[in-house]
Amino acid sequence: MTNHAKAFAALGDPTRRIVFERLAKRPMCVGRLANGLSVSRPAVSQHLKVLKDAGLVIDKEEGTRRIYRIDPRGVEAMRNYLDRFWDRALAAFKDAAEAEEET
Amino acid sequence: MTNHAKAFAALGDPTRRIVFERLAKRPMCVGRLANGLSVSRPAVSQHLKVLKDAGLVIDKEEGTRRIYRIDPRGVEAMRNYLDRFWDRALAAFKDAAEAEEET
DNA sequence: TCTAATGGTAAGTAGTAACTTACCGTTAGT
DNA sequence: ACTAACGGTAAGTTACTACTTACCATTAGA
Repeated sequence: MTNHAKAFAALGDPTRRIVFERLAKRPMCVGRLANGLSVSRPAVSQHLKVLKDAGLVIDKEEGTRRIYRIDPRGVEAMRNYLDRFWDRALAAFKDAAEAEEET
Repeated sequence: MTNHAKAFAALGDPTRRIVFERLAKRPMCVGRLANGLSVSRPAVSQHLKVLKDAGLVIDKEEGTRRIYRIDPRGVEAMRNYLDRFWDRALAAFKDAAEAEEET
């Protein structure tokens, strides 16, 4: 499984997207992340593992706390992936338009 | 469920991503899409429905055929969503770096 | 009008994924 | 050293989703 494949699957889950968006606002430890979410702390840990494996977040130990933050490189990789298809899609649209004219 | 939420969930599935990537190369009818894929034609139809509902593809009837193509607007919407978090993540990184210096 | 081609939908199944509670290891402070 | 805080992991359950076959509606051509 390539990395951006994992990334799309990771952001496909609503709860995980909320975690991701909260981390986008500010880096946070797991307990604080779990507060305000409707799921348990272990669930958050599991989601963080998936996000980390997808290259979307990184973590840093600080005493007993573990601070998670977004990894911009993961986000950029997804952006680049989408860019490829955006370009292709635009080209296809252009071809279709030209074919239409030839009719 | 917002639209980009559906989009991420849609591209999270490997088979659906293959369908999406094949459509990126060229617009195609359902039967041709199903050829060369390891899943049945009805499965492809179901995937196309999900992709369409997510705003990632559009279809056009041509006789008995139904031609699917990528919708660049859907791709652009995802790109924009990611851009927001990319900016935020970079800002957070900058803040963290500055806080590090103050230590 | 009959037939073949195309593809969407219904119903059922099997595998996976998201969640829970319970448990354990590690670090900080007293 | 003992205790509390923090968080990762294991085990089990439930819900969902991707897939299959079977069926049906629509269109094109003979």
